[in-house]
Amino acid sequence: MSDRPLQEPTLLLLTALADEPRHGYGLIQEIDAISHGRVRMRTGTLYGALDRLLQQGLIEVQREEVVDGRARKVYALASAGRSTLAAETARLRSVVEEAERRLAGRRASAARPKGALA
Amino acid sequence: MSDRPLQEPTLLLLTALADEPRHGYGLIQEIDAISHGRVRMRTGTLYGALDRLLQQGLIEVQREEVVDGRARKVYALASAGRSTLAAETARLRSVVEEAERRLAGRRASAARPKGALA
DNA sequence: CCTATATATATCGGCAACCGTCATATGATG
DNA sequence: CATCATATGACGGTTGCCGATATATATAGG
Repeated sequence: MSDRPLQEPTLLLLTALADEPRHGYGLIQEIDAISHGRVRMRTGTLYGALDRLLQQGLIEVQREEVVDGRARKVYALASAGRSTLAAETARLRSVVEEAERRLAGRRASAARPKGALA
Repeated sequence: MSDRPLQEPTLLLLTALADEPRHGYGLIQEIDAISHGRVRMRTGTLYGALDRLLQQGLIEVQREEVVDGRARKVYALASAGRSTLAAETARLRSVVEEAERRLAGRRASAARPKGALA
């Protein structure tokens, strides 16, 4: 039950499952597409993350099938995964926007310390 | 020289330095403000990350000062840190937007696999 | 026939980042 | 004198990520 923020590979996994269920290898390809080729997820990361996410109840095995003699497990985003993804997305968005504001030179939302100096 | 994506605490650190230089303890407070109280950065995370970021040349020690008998080191965002933050921000923004699109039910940008099925 | 490539799942060991805790020190407040 | 806020720092444990490796089938090429 770690409340720790999702790391990027995990975030991409949930995102890749957000539109439709996919199997492991398909997730690798989808993440490649989402990230415009910048993230090539390794199987070591993938199956470790899938196990973890299954255990946390964020995803579930929708079905198992055999296509062209090759076995597949098809994973789907569970409702807990959907709300977690939504929450993480909102949180990340606010961090990203704050960073952009500061990079643009504008001082924003974050309160300045009370005993502030010159 | 790790090309690995920044994790959130690190991203928050750079963001907190993006408007003006700050000392360690001030960074903890600023991150608390940026995250609306949701992230209480621990000193163990802070000083480890500061050492790492210094070594990577993303931040630098601007000056050391003594205020009310307490020693401070004031850290500033280096230019490499500024461009790294900009790049990470842009990348994260695109992931966040893709996740939002999918959560909203619209299929988007990511290409569907060539040999796609029904 | 053999080999390489694409598809597909899975395990193992190592590393780096993060976190909780403890230690240290000063100044202000009660 | 104790406690809290300020302030820096070290240490050890946990965990997520990654590279490498193993297994297996289908297809294409030499």
